Amino acid sequence: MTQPTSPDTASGQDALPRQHRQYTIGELARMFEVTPRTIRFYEQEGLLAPRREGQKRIYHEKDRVRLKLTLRGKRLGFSLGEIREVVMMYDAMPDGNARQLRRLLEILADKRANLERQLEDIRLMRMELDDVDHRAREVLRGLGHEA
Amino acid sequence: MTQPTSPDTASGQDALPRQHRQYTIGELARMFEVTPRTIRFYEQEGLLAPRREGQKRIYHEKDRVRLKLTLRGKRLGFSLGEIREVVMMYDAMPDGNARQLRRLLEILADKRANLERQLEDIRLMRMELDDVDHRAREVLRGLGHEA
DNA sequence: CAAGCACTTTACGTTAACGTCAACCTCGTC
DNA sequence: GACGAGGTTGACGTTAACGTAAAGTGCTTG
Repeated sequence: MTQPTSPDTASGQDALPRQHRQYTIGELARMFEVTPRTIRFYEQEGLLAPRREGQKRIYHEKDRVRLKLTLRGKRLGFSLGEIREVVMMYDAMPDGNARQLRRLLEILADKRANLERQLEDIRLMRMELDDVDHRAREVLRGLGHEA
Repeated sequence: MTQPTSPDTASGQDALPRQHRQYTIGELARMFEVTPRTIRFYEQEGLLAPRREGQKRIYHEKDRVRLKLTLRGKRLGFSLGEIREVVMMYDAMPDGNARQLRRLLEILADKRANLERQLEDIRLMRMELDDVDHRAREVLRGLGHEA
């Protein structure tokens, strides 16, 4: 029974301080319903940087959050490259120079514009779906009455 | 000056009844800022079925709308296959049997669920962006005051 | 009539984002 | 000490969604 542990509630068996909770790659994978391969790939792409214990990768809260953000970005159609842009600049922020920061702000504005367009797209798409739905139901009603 | 013609307002030079307006592949391409190759590809994938005049493809309103819906679907992260599912079933609706119609309703519900999750994702993503934005601005302010 | 432009088909190339082995370590445990 | 359940690194395969180049058709314009 390899059922996915909710990525937000899960904290092991005993109530750990959650800040110090550690995860193996398999645990994370189950939590988010992705494969370990995917997680390793994200690391290779510079989106994650787990610590090592010997060979094994050890993930902490920060890594979990990053993965969560990454997957959310993906669901919204961002490429891993785009996601990395934001995530990495975010980390480099504290000691970032002004040029980098302004560049970050640009990127953010860009993403936001993207989101706004998606909102509108969703609105329109919903209407289309409603429309098709209505028609389909009517045709179904028609079928019911005949023959 | 190959500037994109707005895909919604454009109706040629003289006010055509718009319902009978015809388009070449290049016109459509410019309207939606895609390449002809893309449009041909969509046809090959069963998303468009323009009439032919000799060799050349002739597109009408219906085709334009389909393309519009297709691109919107894409911006929302749907695959061409998913888009085709809905679009083709929509066309097959009038004489569709009950089983097909119920299947269509399922698919629609599915897509809608997808959209709802995206809405939530957008909400969350917005907050993240706002957060990063704030921090970046603060760091910038800091830089301004020193040195 | 040659040139240019927009269109056509065919076919191979490319990129992103993983999947899928294979071959290997390293535990706890029976 | 064999074994199974996890983990590891290559390395090659795959799919979607086009890009790109080659070679040809058809109009109309200098």
